[in-house]
Amino acid sequence: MAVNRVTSQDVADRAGVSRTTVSLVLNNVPGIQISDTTRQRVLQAAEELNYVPDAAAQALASRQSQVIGLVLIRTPDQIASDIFLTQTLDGLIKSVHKAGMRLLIDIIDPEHQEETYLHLMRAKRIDGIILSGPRSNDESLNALLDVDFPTVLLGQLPGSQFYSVDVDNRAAAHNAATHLLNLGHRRIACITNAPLSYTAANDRLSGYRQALETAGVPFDPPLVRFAEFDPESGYEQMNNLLESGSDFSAAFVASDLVAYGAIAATREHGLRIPEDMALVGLDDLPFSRFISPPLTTIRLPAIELARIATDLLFRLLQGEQPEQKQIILGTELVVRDSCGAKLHGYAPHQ
Amino acid sequence: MAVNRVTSQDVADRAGVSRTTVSLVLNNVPGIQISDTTRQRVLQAAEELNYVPDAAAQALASRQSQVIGLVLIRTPDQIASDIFLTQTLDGLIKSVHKAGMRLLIDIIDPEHQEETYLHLMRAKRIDGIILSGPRSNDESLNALLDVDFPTVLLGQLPGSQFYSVDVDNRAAAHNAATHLLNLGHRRIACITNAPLSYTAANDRLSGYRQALETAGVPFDPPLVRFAEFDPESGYEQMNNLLESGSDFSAAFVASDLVAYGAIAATREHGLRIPEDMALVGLDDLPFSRFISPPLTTIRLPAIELARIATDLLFRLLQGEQPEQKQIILGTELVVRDSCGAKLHGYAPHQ
DNA sequence: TTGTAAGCGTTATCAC
DNA sequence: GTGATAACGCTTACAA
Repeated sequence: MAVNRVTSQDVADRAGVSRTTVSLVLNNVPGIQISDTTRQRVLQAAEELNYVPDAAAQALASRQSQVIGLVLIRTPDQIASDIFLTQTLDGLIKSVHKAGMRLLIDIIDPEHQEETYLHLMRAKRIDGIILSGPRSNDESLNALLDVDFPTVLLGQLPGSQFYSVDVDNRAAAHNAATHLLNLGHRRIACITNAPLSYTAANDRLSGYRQALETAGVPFDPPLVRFAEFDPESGYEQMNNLLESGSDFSAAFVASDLVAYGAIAATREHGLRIPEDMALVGLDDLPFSRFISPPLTTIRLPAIELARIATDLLFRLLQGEQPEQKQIILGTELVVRDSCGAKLHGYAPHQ
Repeated sequence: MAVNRVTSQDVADRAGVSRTTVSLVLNNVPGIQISDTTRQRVLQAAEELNYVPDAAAQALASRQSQVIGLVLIRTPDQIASDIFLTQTLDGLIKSVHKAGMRLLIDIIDPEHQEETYLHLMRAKRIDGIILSGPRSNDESLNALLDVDFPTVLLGQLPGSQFYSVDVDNRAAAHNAATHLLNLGHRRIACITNAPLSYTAANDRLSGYRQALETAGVPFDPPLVRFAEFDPESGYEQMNNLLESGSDFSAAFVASDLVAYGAIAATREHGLRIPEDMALVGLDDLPFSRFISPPLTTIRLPAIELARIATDLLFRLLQGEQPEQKQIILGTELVVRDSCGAKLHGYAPHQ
């Protein structure tokens, strides 16, 4: 592999200066005076030689890898259909690039190898970490806190000292349920997005309960089912619900993906949405307005979430210590056709 | 940040040996003789100190970063709803981990900064690259070839010397169209997944044409429309088709995602699928069996694709030069309800 | 304003 | 079998 091994020495030689000067110029070190002519000479030499500093050498000397780690804690099955991830990724990479950094991505199974991200840190492979889907039973997390490693959680860990960015799950669910209540529904089923050990799932369920309470509608446990992220589980739980003999006229499904499955189940039971049952989801995935019927749901600001998380991380990397440790983003009800509110045609520009 | 800065020297001290020995033991250097007792001592010392080698130092000295780059060439809009990506990611990370390596991910806009991945290579930040969505007008690619940088394309670049792994797009489309032809359809519209400058789109269109030809059905250009990856474009193109006055009883939509939009358009025109129009997609996204109607489509082996690509890359990294440069994976027709072939109920285990 | 020289924490090449 | 010692290519005091 005949790589053109251009080093800073080569640049220095060509520009007729020392390596130091090259480094100073190229890194644009502030508070240093370099004559404009040498600066130009160096820049030009680097340009001509197509010089790119060796990342490893740079990292070793500067103690900064210029890489941030995105660690996703999920089971493999969850990944494959996780669109929320692609949206996050999009936002993340843009911000990271803007800061001249790179993104290392890692997926770790919650069951095993929780240590993985500590390894990344200890090897100094990453300067900071964005952790998505943190679990409270993850002991390794403390190690991050102990050494004060720049960390931002995507999601929440109630009571922890971590910086975190999340969506207001409780309000989102409250909003969804309230929409159904406002339409006159009183028997409203709920299918969670995940088991309650996930804070997001728990919060969504309690948002739903709160909404019922506020409206003076009694909470009826048999009307609640627990899905597990994917449409399949939504399909099963809705079937289960329909076959349980419980009586309900609407359902709040705490994840669009799960809702897709639930809708399929409903259809198979010969029920029409929204005529026979109103349904509202949560996420507003890019396809949710194309399915049948176009899904009324709660929009989560995925890209903004990612942007804010990276911005926060960069501040940490620069040594700042922002006051606010937890950032909670608002959500928004998107009314489409699955509750019967808006039956007249599909709105492509919504 | 009080990081426990454990170096190999510390391990050496504790084990009462030299750094060299530590390196030899920890890296399990083959063909070297080390007494079992010292080996144990070193291992134990490392364990006790929680020693993790510094990635930068290791990379600098060994000239290997142990990181492979996944570079996605797409526009930002394409990313957000790209489920195929999540599936790929899943497969990729598993393989990469198995090899004890890491994954650096990068998205680059085809319009700009095509040089980005060269930068990664020149900075020696990555040992090899998996390039998804290569474009033939990308000059930078040659630089990879020139220096013989370990590269595997996810997708194809006809006539190039790159190693590549792809799905048999032509056969997939041929298969889809043939299914419709077998059901008796003769006027079959086609909405591509993307503009024809994308080889995949081009291949899919020509698979469709071929199928028609084989069946003795004339190819009718007005029946073809070009979408751009997302449901939105599918919606528009199907509208366009329906309003063009062209006569057709079936449609082959070369991407499930695009098909979702096309179905929405059809629905709005008061047409039922499959009763009024048969439709077959291509991709078999995880939701395609939950939408209404469950979509007949062609399954693409996303995870296997990723697995094979990484395996191939690892062979390149080890200096092998596999004979076969282009690997093409087969696809499979998945019959569901959108062509009317199987109207009796939904099959969750399909 | 620029150059000298000492790290950074490994791996790799030799001797012993 | 094991240990000095020299790279690896850069940053950064400290001098000049």
